[in-house]
Amino acid sequence: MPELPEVEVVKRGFEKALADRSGAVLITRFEFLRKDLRDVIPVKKFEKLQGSQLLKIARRAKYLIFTTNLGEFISHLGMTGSWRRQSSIGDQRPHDHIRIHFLVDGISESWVYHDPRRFGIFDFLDGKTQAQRLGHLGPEPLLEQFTGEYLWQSLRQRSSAIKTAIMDQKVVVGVGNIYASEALFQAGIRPSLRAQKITQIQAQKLVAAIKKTLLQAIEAGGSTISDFKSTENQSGYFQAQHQVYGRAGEECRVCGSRIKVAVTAGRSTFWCLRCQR
DNA sequence: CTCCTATCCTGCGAGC
DNA sequence: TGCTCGCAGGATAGGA
Repeated sequence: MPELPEVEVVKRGFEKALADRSGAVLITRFEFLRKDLRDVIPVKKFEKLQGSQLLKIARRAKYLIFTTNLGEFISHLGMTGSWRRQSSIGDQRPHDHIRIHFLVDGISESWVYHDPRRFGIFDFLDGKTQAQRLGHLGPEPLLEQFTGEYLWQSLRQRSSAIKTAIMDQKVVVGVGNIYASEALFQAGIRPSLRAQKITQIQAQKLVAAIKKTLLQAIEAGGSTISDFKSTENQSGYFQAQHQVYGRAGEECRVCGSRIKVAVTAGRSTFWCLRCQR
């Protein structure tokens, strides 16, 4: 479930629960039920953070960044990761891998990381991992620096399909497989168009479409998974608002022709032949 | 450089 | 109903 909008919603949920507090939020303990996610969790390094004070929760690309007075750590949800507040002692499910114990205004609470496929990342953030994990990332799509001019410039040498290009984290972060298709539909651009062939006008339209699509999804995500206790609730906007993603063979909501699907660079791509040129 | 494929892992729905 | 197959929202290494 996690593309940028979902990660942003999770971040806001964490903020609401943990950051907007009058008193201090302390991390009392990390509990690793298993440490082999996509990479092995450096359990030892996390010992240093026990007893630290949580200062800030941020998002960079699809990473959550937790800042404490004793160091930083990151969480990436991969394909199937999610965080929830542990509701009771017995609240444990298969594929719960990490538990963080907090002391919030003197009251203890725990947050649980759940991830069936274990493509997620949980890592201590020092100079080395910072460079490794975050060093190569392109601009945030929702910031002003992500402009049509920037996109056009950075795609001038690219022979790959435009859809593949905007999913490249070096070009722009946070655009995953769903919103790539959705944004291209919004912009009226065929996904298979060679990236270097887009015009400046098209680049501008595409940038606007990416921003709009992501913002809309954040809003919808916020309303459907605001408590984010379970991942099941996320189906709300998922199906309801998509114009093309997952709608192969169905009618285009704009022109009525059949939505196409094809595989590009190993990922399913959805588009409308008539609306996208 | 850039591009494409395979790969990590489990769950689920389609189709038989 | 029960089984198998293919596919799933990410990201990277490695070969071409």
